[in-house]
Amino acid sequence: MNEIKNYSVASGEESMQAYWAENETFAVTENESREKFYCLSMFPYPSGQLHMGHVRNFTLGDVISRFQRLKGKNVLHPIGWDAFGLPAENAAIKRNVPPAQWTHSNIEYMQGQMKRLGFSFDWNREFATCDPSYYRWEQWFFTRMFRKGLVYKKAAWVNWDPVDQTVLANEQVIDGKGWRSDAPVERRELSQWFVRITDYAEELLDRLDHMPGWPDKVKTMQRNWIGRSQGVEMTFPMPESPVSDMTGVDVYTTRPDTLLGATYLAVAPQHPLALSAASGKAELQAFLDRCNQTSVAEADMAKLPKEGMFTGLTAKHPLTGTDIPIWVANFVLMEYGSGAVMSVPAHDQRDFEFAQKYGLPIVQVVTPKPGSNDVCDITTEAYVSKNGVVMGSGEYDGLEFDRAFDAISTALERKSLGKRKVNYRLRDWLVSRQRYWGCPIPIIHCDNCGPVPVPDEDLPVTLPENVSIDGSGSPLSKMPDWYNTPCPKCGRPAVRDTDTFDTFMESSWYYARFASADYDDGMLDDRMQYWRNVDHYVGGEEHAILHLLYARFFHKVMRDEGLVGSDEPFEKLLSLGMVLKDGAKMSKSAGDAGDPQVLLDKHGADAVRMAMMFAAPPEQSFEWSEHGVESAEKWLRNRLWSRVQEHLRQGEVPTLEPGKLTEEQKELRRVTHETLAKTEDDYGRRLAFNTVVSAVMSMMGHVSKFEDTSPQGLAVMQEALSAAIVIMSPITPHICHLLWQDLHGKPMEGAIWPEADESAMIASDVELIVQVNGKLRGKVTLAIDASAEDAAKAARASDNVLRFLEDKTIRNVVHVPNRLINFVVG
RNA sequence: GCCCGGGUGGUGAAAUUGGUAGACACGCAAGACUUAAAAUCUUGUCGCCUUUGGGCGGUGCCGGUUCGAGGCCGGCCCCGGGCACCA
Repeated sequence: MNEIKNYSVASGEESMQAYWAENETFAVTENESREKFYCLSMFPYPSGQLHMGHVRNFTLGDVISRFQRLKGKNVLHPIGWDAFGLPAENAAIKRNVPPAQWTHSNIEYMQGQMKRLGFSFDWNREFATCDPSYYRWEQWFFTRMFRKGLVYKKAAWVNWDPVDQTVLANEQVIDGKGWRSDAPVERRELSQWFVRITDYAEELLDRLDHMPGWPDKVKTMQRNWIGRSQGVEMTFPMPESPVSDMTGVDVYTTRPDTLLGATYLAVAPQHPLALSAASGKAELQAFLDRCNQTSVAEADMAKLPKEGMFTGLTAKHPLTGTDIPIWVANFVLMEYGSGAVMSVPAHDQRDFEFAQKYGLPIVQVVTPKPGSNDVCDITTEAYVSKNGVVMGSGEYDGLEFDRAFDAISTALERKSLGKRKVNYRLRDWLVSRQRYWGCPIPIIHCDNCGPVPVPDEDLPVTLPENVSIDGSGSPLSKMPDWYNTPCPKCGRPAVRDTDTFDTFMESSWYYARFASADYDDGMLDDRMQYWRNVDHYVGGEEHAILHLLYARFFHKVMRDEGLVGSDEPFEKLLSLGMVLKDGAKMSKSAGDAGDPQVLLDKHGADAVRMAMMFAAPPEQSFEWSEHGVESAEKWLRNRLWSRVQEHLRQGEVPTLEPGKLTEEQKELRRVTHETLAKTEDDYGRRLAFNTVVSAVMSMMGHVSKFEDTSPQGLAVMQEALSAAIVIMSPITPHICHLLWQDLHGKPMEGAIWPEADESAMIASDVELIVQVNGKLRGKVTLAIDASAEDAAKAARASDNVLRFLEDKTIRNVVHVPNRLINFVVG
C-alpha cells in the first residue's frame, strides 16, 4: 500500500514548468496532416509587472489553447510584446534610463511571471515590436502603402504644451493643462502622415455582416464608428467671400428635406472663414483663441457648454438665395467633413438649443403626418422625426422624407450646388507621432524630390537606443547625425522624417508575424497560409474599436499586397470585460495594486488561475478580490489531490464493465458523463469557464460521497477522477498533470478529451414542476417523456396542487415535456 | 455630450432557447475534533409570515406583453468601456 503523497504547490508547479521548458512541450510546427488551431491573447504592453487584467487575459487564452490540444488540434499559442509607447518615455524622463533599457528589463521580469503562471506559449516565436527585425517589415510595408497612394500628408491639430515645447497625448492633458508643466494646453497645427483607411470603409463595414464569430456588441460599435450615412453635400454660395479660394460654404447633411428650415450656418473655430472674419475683430479673435485652448480630444470638447459667435459674414441659401448668417460654434469639428454644418433648429436638437441661446430664428418645415402620435411642439424642442411631411417649403410641401430627400437633392444637383453622397464618420488614420520611442517613419525629405521612401535595401531605419530624454521637444529632431542623410533619389543632402509611428501600427499585424517570426527575407512567408486565420482572439473590450479596426484594415491591405490569403484576420473574438480595481480599469497608474506576484508565491499558479476563471464569465467586468485564491488552493489540495491519492491507495483497478454496475455506480457514471458533456460545451461553445469549475466542484461532491471500493466501484471512481483531471487541466494544468501521471503512469501530453457516453447519461425519470397560474405549487417525479395526460394525473395527486385547483375551472393546461405542467384556472 | 455594455442574497456569481430565481463558492452562524487555537469535517444561511403542510414578497426603478418574464417591449436611474496621441 502506497503512502499518501502530500502536495507541495511550489515544488509541484516548479517541476512541471521545468519539464515543459525542457521538452519545449508547446513549441509547434506546421503539420498539414493535423488540424491547426491558432489561439491568440492580445499581447501586452511591458509596463513593469503583470496585473490581474493580464492574468485574466492570458489565462483565458491558455485555457482555450489547452482545451483545443485536448481536442487533438495542433495549437499555435504565441506571445510577444507591444513594446513601443509613451510610458517608456515617461519612465525615461523620471528615472533617467533609456526607454529601450527600461522596456527590456520589464519584458524580462514579465516573462518570468508568465512562466511562473504556467502559460503554454510557444516561446520560440516570441518577439518585441521594438526589435528592428520586427519593425523593419512595418517600415517596408509602409513604403508599399506609400507607393500605392494609401498614404498622404495633411495638417492636423495636436495638443501643444507651451512650456515643455512638446506635443501631448490626450491622456496627458488634465483639465485642459499639461500634466507636467500645468500650463494651459494650446492647439497647434502640424503636417502629419495619414493612411487612407477610409478607402476600405465600405468593406470594413460590409464584412461585419459575415463575421459570426464576433460578438454583436463589438460589431455594433464598429458599425457606428464607421458611421455610413446617405446625404447631400452642398454649397451655400458666398459672392463676397473674404477667403479668395472659397466661394461658398460646403456642408454635408443627411436631412436635405429640412433645407428650407436652415436659418444659419455654423463653422468650426479653425475654419478658414472664421479665421478670416476674426482679423481685426478683437472679440471674435478672443473667442477663437479660447476655443483653441482646449485639448483636441472629442470627449473633452463635447463636455464644453455650447458657445458661438456671429462672424459678420453671410452666405446665400442654395435654393432661395436668402442671406444666411455664418456663426462660429465650438462644437463643430474641423476634422469632420468640411468643418461646417447647416443648422436647422426646428429639426435638430443641438441646433435648437443653440438658436434659443442666441435668439436665432426657428423655422418649422416638417410636421407630423395627419393621425400620427408624434409629439411636435417646436417652441419647446426640435421635431427630429423622419416620419413627418414637409411644410412651409413651397413646391416640396406634403412630401414624405424619401420623396423630399430626392426632390431637394435633385434641385441642388440641377443648380450644381450639391450632390448626393455616401459619407462615413470614419476618418483617415493619423499615424505620425512626435515621439521618440516608436518605429521611425521610413521617409526621407528632400528639397529637390519631396518625400522619398527609404529603399528596401536601406531598411530598417534603426532607432538610436542610447539616448537620454528630458521631456522637451522631440528627441529625434535633436539628432542631426541621425537625421541628416543623402536623398536616395538624387543624392543631395536630405533629412529623415523625425516622427515615429502610432503604436497601433505594430499591433495591427503582429498576429500574422507570429507565423513567420524568424523569417528574415520578408514580412511573412508561406507558413502564414497554414496558420491563418487566428481562430480565437482573446482581449479586453477596451480594444473593441480602434485596435480591432486597424488590424482588420491592415489585414485587407496585406491581402491586396498578396501577403495573406483571407479577408479577415480573426475568426472568433472573445471580448473580455475589465478587471476593475476600485471601480475602474487597471492601469499603470494603479501601481502594484494588481500585481499577482504575492498571490503566486503564497498560493501558486493553479490557485490564481482557478480563482480568476471561477470569479466571473469572461465578457463580464468585475472587481478583483483575492478571496477566491485561498479557497481555490484548498479545493485543489483537499478535494482533488487528496481524493485521487486515497483512490491510488486502493491498488489495482479493473476494467470498467458498464453493463454490470449497481444503481449507485450507474449514478456516479451518469454524473461523470453529464459533467463531461456540460463542460465540453462550456469550454468549446459557451466560453463559460466559471461554470466549468462549478460543475467539477459539484461532481467532486458526488465523488466524495461515493465509498464503494468493490472492483467495479474502483473502476467507476477511476473514470470519474480521470474525467475531473482532464476537465480541470486547462485551468489548473500543474496539479492535473501531476495527478494524471500518478493515475495513469504516463505524461499527460497525449491525453484526449473523453467523449461523453450518451448511454451513461440516460435517466429513467425526471422531476416535473407543477404550476397553477404560473406559480410553483408542487413537484412530481415522472417517467421520462411522460404524456401531458399522465403528467396532469400525477400532478393532481398532490394535496397542495389540489388545494389550488379546488372550486376552480381549469381553462388551459400548458405542458412542457420533462419540465413543467401549468394549470391555468379562473 | 455621443456610441456600446452591465445592474440578481452580506460578497463573487448560476439560471444555455420565455419555463423551479440564487447552483457552485466566499463570508457568516452553529456543531464535531482539540487543553486551546489553527487546519479539517458536518449542518444552516434571500426577506417576511406560519397551524412547520406551507404562504406572501423578491432579479436597479416605473409601466407593458405572456398561461408563465432575471432574459422580451416602452420609459427612467445608476455603474463600466470607447470617443481617433494610454495601450
